[in-house]
Amino acid sequence: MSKCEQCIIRQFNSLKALTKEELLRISACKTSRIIKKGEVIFEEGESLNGIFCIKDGVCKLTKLSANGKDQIIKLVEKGQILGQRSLISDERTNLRATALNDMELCFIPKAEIINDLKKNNNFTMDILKNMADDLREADDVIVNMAQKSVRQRLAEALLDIEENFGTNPDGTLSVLLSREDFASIVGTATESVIRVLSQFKKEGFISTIGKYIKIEDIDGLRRVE
Amino acid sequence: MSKCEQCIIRQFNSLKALTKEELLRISACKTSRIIKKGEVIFEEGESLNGIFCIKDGVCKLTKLSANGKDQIIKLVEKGQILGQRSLISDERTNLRATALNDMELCFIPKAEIINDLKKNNNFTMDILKNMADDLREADDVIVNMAQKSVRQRLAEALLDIEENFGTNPDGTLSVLLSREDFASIVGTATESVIRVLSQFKKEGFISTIGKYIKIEDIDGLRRVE
DNA sequence: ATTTAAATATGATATTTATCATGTTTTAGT
DNA sequence: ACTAAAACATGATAAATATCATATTTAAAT
Repeated sequence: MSKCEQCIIRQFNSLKALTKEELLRISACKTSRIIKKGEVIFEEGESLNGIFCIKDGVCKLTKLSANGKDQIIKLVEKGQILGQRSLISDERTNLRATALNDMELCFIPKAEIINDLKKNNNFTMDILKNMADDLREADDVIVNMAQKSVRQRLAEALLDIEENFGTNPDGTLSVLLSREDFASIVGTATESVIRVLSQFKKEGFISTIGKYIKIEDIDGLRRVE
Repeated sequence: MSKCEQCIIRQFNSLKALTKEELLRISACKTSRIIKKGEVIFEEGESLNGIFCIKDGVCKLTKLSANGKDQIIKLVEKGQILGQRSLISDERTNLRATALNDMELCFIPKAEIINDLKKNNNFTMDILKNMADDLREADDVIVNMAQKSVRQRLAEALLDIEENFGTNPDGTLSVLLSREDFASIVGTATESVIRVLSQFKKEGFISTIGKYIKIEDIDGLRRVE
């Protein structure tokens, strides 16, 4: 089992604020998990009792709507932490996490890290800062959902994914999503996504290589009305 | 000027976690403001440099969309705190706050309270808990915006307002919102709100007394599809 | 390699919602 | 009390999006 104090991943999340002693303690009790693409990491309504540090891979956080459709709230990748809210209150998660590709996760039990939250102010402040950022992002999503067209939302989703998750060597978006996933991000029907993507292709904004999408005209996508 | 340590309002927010000494210090440097209905408390993009404790009244937090329309992200009432995020990072607010009725606010400069955030863990944890709750609520709003019809969203908005802000003695919703405000909560055109409210009236879900709305059939509204 | 299932694609149509036009009512200011 | 402005209301129509039907392509499993 690898050691937290030597793990480079923690530099990308709040665990960087922990001291060497704290890391050693956590390292001793953490467990590692391999998750295959498509597998569920945790279900909506589950008690997490700890946090997951994503060592590798990307997952989607979804919430089931009353109409039976999943809504993707956020994509989370390598370096980030899942389940921070379980540290703060005893409530259950309000989201389901599903792997979008093969993943490697470390699980740190709540009991081991909750004291750090109470004693290490740097750690707490970093968690707080992350939550504040998440909240700001959520506000933006609400406005977009409420005020923008499907076409605009899909254009922005493509731009966001390129910006936040990068591209493969051939320029295609490195996170592979199905049309249904896109529909679940944008909040529309799968057919609508397919139609708009076809339009974007005709308009020269994107191209496709197999299932992969490549952005060909960033400014064009940005100007989509 | 009234004293924080004697103010009952703080029991409803994170300031309840402060010690007597901390409260005395804050009391000495806080300033009080009266805001008239319709006035802006702070603008999107402003540096707050402190937090507002709402002593009386209700305000709306809005974000301007690219299409020029305001989106109401949240309604905030007596007892709650505005601008918590300004304590955490130096970034500017992403929202505008506008009074929905006459308000009384206390402003506490960031410089005075930032140390409490670093030293008083109860205070920090309470802020953290509030943010976690806000985030959970934001997730719900995203799903509703993405997956539900205008009719459903408006029904839920009415139910939420009754639940969170209560009613006047005659049973009407105590927070008075214009049709435009409702449109800005639901994310639709003002005319659509007017039409749906008329339908709700015909269906016996609501009645109106002047500009005030009274919910007549909670279960009916809950069942709206 | 072949079969089967899943994902993608497209057309036809229905439904929802926005927009524009116009009229009425309410509110605010003098 | 009177006038102007704002808010509310409703109809007609256009635009956006969902739904249903049905191919076609791609991926997965034996």
